[in-house]
Amino acid sequence: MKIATWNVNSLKVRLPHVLDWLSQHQPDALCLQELKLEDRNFPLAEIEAAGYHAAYSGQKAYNGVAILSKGTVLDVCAGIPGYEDEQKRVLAATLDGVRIVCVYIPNGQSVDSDKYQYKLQWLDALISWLKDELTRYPRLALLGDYNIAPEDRDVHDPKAWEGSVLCSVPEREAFHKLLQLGLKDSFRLFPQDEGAFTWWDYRMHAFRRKLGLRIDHILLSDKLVPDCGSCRVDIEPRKLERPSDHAPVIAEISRAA
DNA sequence: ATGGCGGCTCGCAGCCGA
Repeated sequence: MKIATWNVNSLKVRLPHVLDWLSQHQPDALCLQELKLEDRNFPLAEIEAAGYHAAYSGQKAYNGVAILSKGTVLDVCAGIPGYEDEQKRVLAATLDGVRIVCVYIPNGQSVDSDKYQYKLQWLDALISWLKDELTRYPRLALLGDYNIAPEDRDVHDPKAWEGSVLCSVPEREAFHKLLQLGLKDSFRLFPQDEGAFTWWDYRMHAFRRKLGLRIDHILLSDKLVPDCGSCRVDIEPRKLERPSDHAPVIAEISRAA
């Protein structure tokens, strides 16, 4: 099965790109972040016309996550159980025995802001929930916009970004804690080009100049790792008119025997 | 990268993203 993640930065604006991408790549599941729309405005008819089911948890103007899938999903769960949060950032569902967890991890704004503290607390809550979730669902994939560049090689200019939000030590430690749960960064299971990023600032022609960060990830539980055949970033949609500032990431998982 | 763009909103300026 093909699973993918894409921060679309407004599903209303990016719907044509999403529909084109679905028809081109035919993923079995596509996790979306930053829908920026309420559930009553979710473009369900268009998604269904493209041959996909949709589970979604949206809100006005900010955040919002969805899981589009070819097959029907089970046990849909929005949010982190037991963690009060008005911001719609998590959606989990089971597809063909694989627990798909779609996350939009808080941005954090800057290391000295309240939003950064929220980000770290939020990550703590995510980690303790996932520890539990992994015992229930050994075949689990955590896909989304992590807003964390795990290593210096995930940053176009590590010196300039050193210690700043998305790259700070506490954020990278939280990412490492996710790995310690028994998850692996599927992107690093395979040889990749240098300067492979998933996000480029809209400003300063950052995409053209290859000034990006790798902050969107697909982590796989140990049980899924042996079944993973590929993981790559598709930078093509970033070249379109009115693109999202993020590119999709896709991984291929062979079905369990 | 001091900002620069582009999305959003009881819009016509300010907030937020990363």
